[in-house]
Amino acid sequence: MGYSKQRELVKAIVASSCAHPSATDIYLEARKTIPDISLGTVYRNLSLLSQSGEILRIPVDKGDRFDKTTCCHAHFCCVKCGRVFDVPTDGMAALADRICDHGHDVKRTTLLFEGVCKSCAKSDE
Amino acid sequence: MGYSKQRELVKAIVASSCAHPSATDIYLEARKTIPDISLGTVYRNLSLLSQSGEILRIPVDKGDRFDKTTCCHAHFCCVKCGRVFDVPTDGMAALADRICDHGHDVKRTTLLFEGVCKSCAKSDE
DNA sequence: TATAATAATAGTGATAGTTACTATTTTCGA
DNA sequence: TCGAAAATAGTAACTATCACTATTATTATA
Ligand SMILES: [Mn+2]
Ligand SMILES: [Mn+2]
Ligand SMILES: [Zn+2]
Ligand SMILES: [Zn+2]
Repeated sequence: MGYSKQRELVKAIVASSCAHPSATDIYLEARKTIPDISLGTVYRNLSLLSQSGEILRIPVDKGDRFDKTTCCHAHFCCVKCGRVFDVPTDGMAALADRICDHGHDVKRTTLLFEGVCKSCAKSDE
Repeated sequence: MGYSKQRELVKAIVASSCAHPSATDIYLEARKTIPDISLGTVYRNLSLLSQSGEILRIPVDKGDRFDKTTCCHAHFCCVKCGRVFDVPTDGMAALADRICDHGHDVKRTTLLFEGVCKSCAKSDE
C-alpha cells in the first residue's frame, strides 16, 4: 500500500476521533486540509485501511461508521441521534442490562458473524 | 393494523422460509400469488411486521434480511454466498470458535445494540 | 537525475436498497 | 350501503457506496 497524503489524512482523522465518524464526516473533515479531496478517495482509503486492520468498520443502519479502536468491542447506537458508544465486552449476557442501567434504552441487539462458509471455502479449492 | 391479503402473504412467505429471505426474495415469491403486488408494499409490510414484532429484521451488509424466528439468536452470514445461518446463543464467548468448528471461517463478528440513549430519552420528555 | 512503470487521485456516473409521494382501490365500522 | 380510514400500485426520489477514466503523483531503475 503506497504513500499518499490523502490516505494519511483519512487515517489521521479516524485516529483522532472518538465519535465513530461516518465516511461523510471524514470527508468533510478532510476537506479542511485538502480542499479538493474526493469522496471516492475517502471511501477507497477507508476500505483499504479497514481491510488491512488499521481501522475498524462498524456496520450501522444508516451507513457505516469507522473506529480507531480495532480490538473487539461492542457498540451501542442511538437510533435517534445516531451517536455510537463503545461498550466493553467482558460479560455479554448482562450487557444490555448494563447499558440500560446507564439510562439508555436498548431496543435491539444485533450480533452478526461474517465470513466464508464451509461449502464456499471448499468450492474455491 | 388492518387486513390486506398482501400483508398476509408477506407474513406467510417469511413464516414459511428458513433462508432468511431478503425483501426482493419475498417480492419475487409474492408475485407468484399476487402478480401485481408492488415492491413498495412488500417493504412497507416488512417494516410494519418488524415493528410489531411479528418478524425479525436482520441487518446484513448487502440489504436487510427477514426472519420468522423472533426470539434472540445470532446469525452467521457468509460473505460469499450471502446465506444466513442461525446460531444459538447459549455460550457467546466460544460462539465464533464453535462456528469455525463447523468448517465456517468467521472473518468478522458484529455486535450492535440499538435504541434511544439517555440524553435523547430526556429531550423528548 | 532522467525516465518509465506503477499506484493513487479527482471528478463523474452508475448502482442498489430503500423510502416518499400520490392517485386509486380496498377495508371496515356505523 | 355509505363514507372515513387504511392500504395499495406505480413511480420518482434519495443515499450510501462503488465503478470508470483521464490525469497526477509516487516509486523504481538506469
Ligand atoms: Mn468503538
Ligand atoms: Mn434466524
Ligand atoms: Zn441519542
Ligand atoms: Zn457461503
